[in-house]
Amino acid sequence: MSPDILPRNFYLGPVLQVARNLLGMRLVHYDQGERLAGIILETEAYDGQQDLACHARVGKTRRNEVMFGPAGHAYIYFTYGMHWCLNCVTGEEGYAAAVLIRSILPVEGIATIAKRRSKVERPEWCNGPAKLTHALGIDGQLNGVDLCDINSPLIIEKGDDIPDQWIQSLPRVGINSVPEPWRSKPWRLHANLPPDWEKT
DNA sequence: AGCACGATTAACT
DNA sequence: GTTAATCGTGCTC
Repeated sequence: MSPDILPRNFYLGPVLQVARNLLGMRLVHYDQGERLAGIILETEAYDGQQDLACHARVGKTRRNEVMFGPAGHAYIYFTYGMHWCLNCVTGEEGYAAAVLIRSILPVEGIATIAKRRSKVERPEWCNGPAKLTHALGIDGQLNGVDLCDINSPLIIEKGDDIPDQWIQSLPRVGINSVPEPWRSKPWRLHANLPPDWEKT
């Protein structure tokens, strides 16, 4: 039993609301039997085919088909010839929306994460979408896995609530060629934890 | 078949 | 601030 796994209905709301509620939750990868985990600190919302920054803008393809499926699954894509990025599918089946996980605070499996990210200092271990997937050993083999399944190697558990006061809304990153209004939508959510925030 | 580019990162001037 | 790394994807020919 792992009653802390977020249920599917957590992912059913509007994608921006899910992106907000994911802040403070715990991303967990069971990597060859070891628990690697981090607290989610930054997310971005991508809202369906009309959102010209969303991979679903071109319609359903082999690459993005998971986004068109049921909520609570992982959409993991390959980019720039070398990086993997992790998303959580949201909303009703057939509506292609997802939340990109952009930053986590590592809390479990620190030794393994440190080894994988030894080229950079600790604050930069997991402060980017491709940094955290590399740190946690997440890649395309996990594309489509059910984040709500007790037996899944990749899950998200309930964490601590983060007050609105600690959260900034900012424009999304890396979409400079996308037309307005999509380019400037403040759909990147960043949590600033106080220095004395408890780790576990 | 060929092409331009990407929801990025790390290293370098 | 600038740029190389490195290849799948979607589009054009």
